Amino acid sequence: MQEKMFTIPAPFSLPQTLDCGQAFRWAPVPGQPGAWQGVAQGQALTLWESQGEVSFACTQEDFDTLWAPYFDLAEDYAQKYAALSSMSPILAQAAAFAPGIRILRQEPWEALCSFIVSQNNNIPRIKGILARLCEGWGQPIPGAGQYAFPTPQALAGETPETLAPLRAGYRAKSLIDAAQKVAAGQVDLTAIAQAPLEDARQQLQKITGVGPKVAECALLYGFHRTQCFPLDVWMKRAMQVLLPGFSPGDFGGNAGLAQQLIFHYSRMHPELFAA
DNA sequence: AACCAGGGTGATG
DNA sequence: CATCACCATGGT
Repeated sequence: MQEKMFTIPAPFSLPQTLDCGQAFRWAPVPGQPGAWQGVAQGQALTLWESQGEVSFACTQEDFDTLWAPYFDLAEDYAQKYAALSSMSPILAQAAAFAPGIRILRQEPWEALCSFIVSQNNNIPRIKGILARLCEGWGQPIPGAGQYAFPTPQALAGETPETLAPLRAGYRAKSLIDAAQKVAAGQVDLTAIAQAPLEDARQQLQKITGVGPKVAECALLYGFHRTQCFPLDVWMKRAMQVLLPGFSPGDFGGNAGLAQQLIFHYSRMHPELFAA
């Protein structure tokens, strides 16, 4: 593993991007301020930022083929932020509060499972369940002491009883249903990636425990459908209070980023919604 | 100890 | 179509 240094175009912030609620398998490295570690695409990665630069502990090839796409580095986020900020003062405020969020290109299957687990759940516990899922059912990553996200095939034969150690509650049966339907090709993630958005939503919602919100999250974070705009309890409240009169369609291809900015801003300012 | 959590489902008005 | 109890677990 060769350590390389790459300069990432602003705006880009690791804590904002990795801990804003879009991904659940990244954590700060204890005792190393600015450093984060996690697993995606079957690979473990440590990266850190200092003095406006982000460094990746990986080879040039892995950076080019895996991590640059994952962090959506080809996209011009300065332009997206500017476009959203011009739409409303509140949106400009949310953008200024977290100017370094990027929408990660996560794997479809992992994103689907992650947001199945997220239903009626809180983020600390979501992270714990997913960590146990990977440790118990994922492939170990050589030399990293970490585990890849388990494949659909690895979960398709499980039962709620055998998944009990996850402590996922009633969501376990949804994970199993997703694994079985994906493994059998009844839900075709490759086809969904190419399908018209409305068809893609419908396909995903064939899975037990996948409704409009979970499907929207999977499509935004796992399929990079950037016009998706997941509406959870926080977002519904935030739209009412902060952006009355706006609808998701108003944001076009920047809807996903807009949603993440508003979500994060609202979570960090709960006093805005006091009774 | 209660209340709540990045909801979905199935059963009723 | 709108509402509502219920779901399993544990964080705060």
